[in-house]
This record gives sequence, structure tokens and C-alpha cells, in this order.
Amino acid sequence: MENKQEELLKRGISAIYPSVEFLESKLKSGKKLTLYLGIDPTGPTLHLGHFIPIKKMAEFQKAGHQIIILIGDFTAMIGDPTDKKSTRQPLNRKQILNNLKDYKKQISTTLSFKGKNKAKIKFNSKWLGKMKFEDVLSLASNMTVQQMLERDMFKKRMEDGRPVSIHEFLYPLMQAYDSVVMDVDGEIGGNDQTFNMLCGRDLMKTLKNKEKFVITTKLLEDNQGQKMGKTEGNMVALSDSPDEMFGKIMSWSDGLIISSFELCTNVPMSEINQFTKLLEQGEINPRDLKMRLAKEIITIIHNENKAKVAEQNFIKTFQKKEVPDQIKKVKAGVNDLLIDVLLNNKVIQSKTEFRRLINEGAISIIDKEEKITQIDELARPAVYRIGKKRFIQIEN
RNA sequence: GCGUCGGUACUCAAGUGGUCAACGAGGGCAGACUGUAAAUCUGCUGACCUUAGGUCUUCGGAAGUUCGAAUCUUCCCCGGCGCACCA
Repeated sequence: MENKQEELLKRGISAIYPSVEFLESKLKSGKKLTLYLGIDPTGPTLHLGHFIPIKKMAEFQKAGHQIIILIGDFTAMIGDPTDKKSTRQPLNRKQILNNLKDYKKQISTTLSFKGKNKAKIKFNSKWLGKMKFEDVLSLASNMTVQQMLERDMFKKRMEDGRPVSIHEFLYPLMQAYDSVVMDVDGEIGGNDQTFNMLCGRDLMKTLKNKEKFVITTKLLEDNQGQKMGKTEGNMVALSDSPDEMFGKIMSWSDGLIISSFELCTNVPMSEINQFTKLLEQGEINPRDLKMRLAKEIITIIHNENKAKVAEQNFIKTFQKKEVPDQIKKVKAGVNDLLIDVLLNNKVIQSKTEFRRLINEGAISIIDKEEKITQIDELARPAVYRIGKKRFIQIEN
């Protein structure tokens, strides 16, 4: 029991405000706490970065606390300025609704939306969308420009002579107001959200005289502190197939292994510490550890069986250089050109890309180990490999 | 409102009349190497073609000057900075 609490308050945690002791006393009181995680539906898929706080939420849920997932369908229209160098393109309502369509499905593998203590989903357009301008004004009077300017990224943009819009100033305020309306005890989020979440803490104190606690989770980063962003291409999306996840995780740099184990799996910390030692002493091949990592993550997001299958596929495809079990199959006419078939099926972006790939010797027929060198190559029934990762089976 | 500087490809960022499909960096793609990687090295990275070449479309928008414009002119849109305005 004591152990669980320690896990809850330490594992994957970056900081706790106002203090760890404060939260501990809250937990000890035995009261059921309400805490929330805000997600802005800025894209259709959630990724591993979202997963980390979600997983932490799940731990609290298991401990009997009330969990709220707040979909920032209103705030998403403005866009969180965090980490953005320039003003974000506002999203329209339709795009937002489309984005959040599958969120619940993607989250439900981790959090429970069923049973006694089910997680709730709320939308902040419900209250933010109804505010009158005067409501906004009185809310805005609780925060100063100076407070906003404390934000590095605003400061930096000003120094660089880049625009900072008023509506972006309002973003942290809106997020802060979410806390107040929902009257939560605490909030969880990635440590890049610290500023926004602390604004909520301040506002809660001002308006409700209540101490909201804030838990920030660590971000995925390698041992050199390099942040793993979704722009880096290998960010695992929660909607990825097990095979895709496995491949992506295996291509992570080794430095990411330990922190990923801590943040994304349920492997006990004692075991993870053991891994650290083994790695340092070179007594274990990082590849094997990564395979374990991939399996653990896929088990949580999908299930154990799928994780095993994904592992088998990976071994088959990459270690033994065989073709994966499930590849895209496409029908083609006898006289169709390969270039057209690939283009029509969006395996390649343009004919020019095809030419490039051919020049690079990247396209080949698997069985015959034959490289395609002609642009007017016919689409023969065979399994083609394009580069390392793309496969397509053409049938007549 | 006045003045001034600026808006360049996925991102950042050079270029200021022809040698510009546009230097460089990041990202992406491909090849070599490997542990599947990462790092490193090499090549590619607007589109279309009969491909060491050609054609077309791009440098905020529109019109113009010119044999020729991302580069010059005019107007417009959008931003930064300074000044003014502060009823």
C-alpha cells in the first residue's frame, strides 16, 4: 500500500504544486479527489505524449479518485501557444469535432469509462462558449499582463519581433477558468503545461479560495534531455496498429529506453533500475530491452496477444528480412504501369518520387531479388518493397 | 494615422534585375554502415516529360515596367518596430 502511494507520487512525475506534502495530506484524508486532464483536440490522433498523463490519471482512478478528461474543444479554436514560435492557425469547429471523434476510443484502453468509478468526459465549450464579453472582462481582470509575460515563449517572441496576439494571452486564462468551473481538486498534465496549470491554481485561489494541486508529468526525452516531439516522426500514436508501434519504438534512440520504461509501462521501478545498470555495464543488448519496451507499451494500449504478434512480425520482417504477414494488397490490370499503380494507391506521392526511388535502387521485387530500374515498368503480380518500410503486393 | 522594416518552398532562413526551382540548416526520403536502431557518411527533396537535357507552376495578392522579375514601380492585404492619437 505504502509502495503504491510512492509510485503514484513519484513515478514519471516532474513536479507537484504546491508541494508533495500537500498532496500527500490530501490523499491521506481518504477523501475522493476530483482531478482532470485537459486535452486540446488539435489533431485527430493522440500520441504517446498524451498517454503519459493519461496513464497517471489511470493510477489515480484505480486509487478511487474521480477522473475528468476535459476536451478543450473551445480552447482548441485558439490554440495553445506553448512551444509555438508563431501564432497558430485557428481551427474551425468542424475540424475540431472531427479531431475529437475517436479520442474516447483511444483513451479507453487506458482509462475506464465503465463501472462504478468511471471517468467523465467534459467539453469546455459548454461554459467558455456561453460567456459574454463582460464575463470575459471580469475574468481577465484577475490576471496581469506581467504575469503573462513571465512566460518564456511570449517573452521570446516579443524579443524576436514576432507577433503575440491578445487571444493567445487569453489562452492560459481560459484554461484556468476550466479548473474553476469544474471545481476540481487537482490537475495533471505534461510539464510543458506547467504555466497554464498554475494559472488555474492562482485563479482557483482568487475566486474560490481553494488550493488546487497540480501534478506535472515528465516528458519523454532521451538521456541527453532531448525532447521527443511528434515532429520527429517516430512518435507513437495511440491509434497506431501494433505493428506500427513496434516498428516505431524499435527505431527510437537507445537513450530513450529507460525514461520510456518509467513513463509508459508498468514495469516495476526496481526492475527498471536494474536495466539501467545492465545497460551501463554493457551486459544487455539495448535492442532486446527495446523489444521488451515495445511489448510492454503495446500490451497496455492494445493487449498482450497483439503485442506478441507484433513482435513476431517485427522479427520476421526486419531481423530475418522477410515480408510481414499483413501488407497492402492492390489489384492491377495486366497493362498497368507500376508507377501508376503506386501513385493511385498513394504509396508514392508523385511520379518524380518514383523516378528518384528508382535511381536510388529503392524499389525491388522481393522473391526475385530484382531491382526495378525502368520507369515504364509494368505492374507485375508480385510483392514489391519500396525502401525499408514500404511493402505492396500487386495482384492481377 | 504617419514613418520605417519585413512577408521566400514542410519549418527556419539566404537571395535583392538574368548564372534561381531559388545558398544554408532542420525535417523527410533513399543508399552505406549497424543491433531494428541512434550517431556517422553519401545522394535526393515543386511538378511533368523521350533525364548530364526540356517544359510548366512557385518567392503575401493584383496590376505594371522590362527581351527577361523572388529581385524594380503602383495599389491592396498581413505583421514587427518607432512616433502620434488617447476622445
